[in-house]
Amino acid sequence: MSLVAPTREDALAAAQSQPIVQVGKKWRCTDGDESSGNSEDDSDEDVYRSCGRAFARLGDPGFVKIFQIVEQAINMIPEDSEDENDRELTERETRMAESWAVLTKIIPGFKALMFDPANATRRLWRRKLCKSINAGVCDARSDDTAGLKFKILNWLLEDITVKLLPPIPNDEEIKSLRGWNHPVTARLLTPLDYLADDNTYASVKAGRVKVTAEMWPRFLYAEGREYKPDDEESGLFMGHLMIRATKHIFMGPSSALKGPGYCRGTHCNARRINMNVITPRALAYVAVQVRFAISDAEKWATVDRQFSLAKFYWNVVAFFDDGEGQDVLDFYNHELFGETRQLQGLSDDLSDDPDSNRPSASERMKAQRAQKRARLAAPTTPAAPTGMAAPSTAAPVPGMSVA
DNA sequence: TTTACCGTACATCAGCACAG
DNA sequence: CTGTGCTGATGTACGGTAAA
Repeated sequence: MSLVAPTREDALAAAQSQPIVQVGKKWRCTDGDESSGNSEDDSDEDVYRSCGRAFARLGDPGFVKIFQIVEQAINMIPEDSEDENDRELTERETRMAESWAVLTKIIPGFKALMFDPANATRRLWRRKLCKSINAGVCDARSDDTAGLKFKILNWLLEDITVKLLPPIPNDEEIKSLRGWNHPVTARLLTPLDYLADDNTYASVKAGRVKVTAEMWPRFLYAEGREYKPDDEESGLFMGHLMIRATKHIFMGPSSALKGPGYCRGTHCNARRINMNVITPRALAYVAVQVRFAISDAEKWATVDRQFSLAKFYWNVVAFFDDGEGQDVLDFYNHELFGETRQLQGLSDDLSDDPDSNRPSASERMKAQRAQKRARLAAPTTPAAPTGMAAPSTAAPVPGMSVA
């Protein structure tokens, strides 16, 4: 393992030819020697911790432990097997297999290392290594949570010149003014098919109304979008909070309110993790971060009241299964990377063929998509969705950019 | 022991002044 | 006008600490 020059050009050039990860302020080039496992364990831990940071944003923010992902991969997918889909995987196993695919892309040589027969019995060693990755996952998630915690208050309203009423102080540590306790955040949390009024908020707080991850919250949708039972898809993921938070996390906090492609400096997260296109999991990560940030939950937890962040995450990921939602990804790619982005990196479709047990949100969406296709296939084309900036299937919607 | 949070160190860039 | 160097701003990684 050797150091390479830390300049942007060198790093990017190196990235074209060989795997490279940034460890702290240093750039490390992994040349395969790491698999020998005979050198500095501490620096290896740093490498894995750093990779864990990338994995939080691209793979899984900690809903499944790395060790489980690795053990499943080792136990279920023989290294030399061409056919990895011999037996049907459960939904959970499928997601873990996808996570494994992301992990092996982020950490060059990781797959070979794990499948090396010499390491087959080193379970404790694997556990330690996975712990390092896990630590990185927690670091990144925690950093993003902390970063969004106050910044997001400035973007709650689509029009940032309008004052938030009642105000939430920018230095208010306690989040009790958010969530269902504030009309603006409560409205953003309210499922689209629920009336966003005080009555609903009170009912949710009292537990009379359950808001679960099967319901798409309003913040996912473009402002002003109204509920249509037969079309929950148009305008989905076009919410201003989603767009701003995605930019905040991947292009840096100063990019949140800027136009497409803006990135101050060269060391934004997207570049650090070599991300050139948005992925469904990256978008799902943003969604759970936003959900947590506007809730009144003080500590990161996978469940807030009846709302499971984990389930929400996987529902968002499932939305993009089978290559669906490409128009949404195109839109975000344009917002993040502008016109000059390069199509490379971790953009590969990591979703396997999903089978039966889809969450209900996804099932609804699929049914609606089928209906929509049927309508489009009909001889007379119906009118386009009214008003809202529902992206067409043809092209991104540059005009959707927030000011 | 694990996790979340916070403060600090470090890398990088943009803007500016200045010399040639 | 162009190149160079300095400085402040920005953003992330990481170590330390407290709490669960």
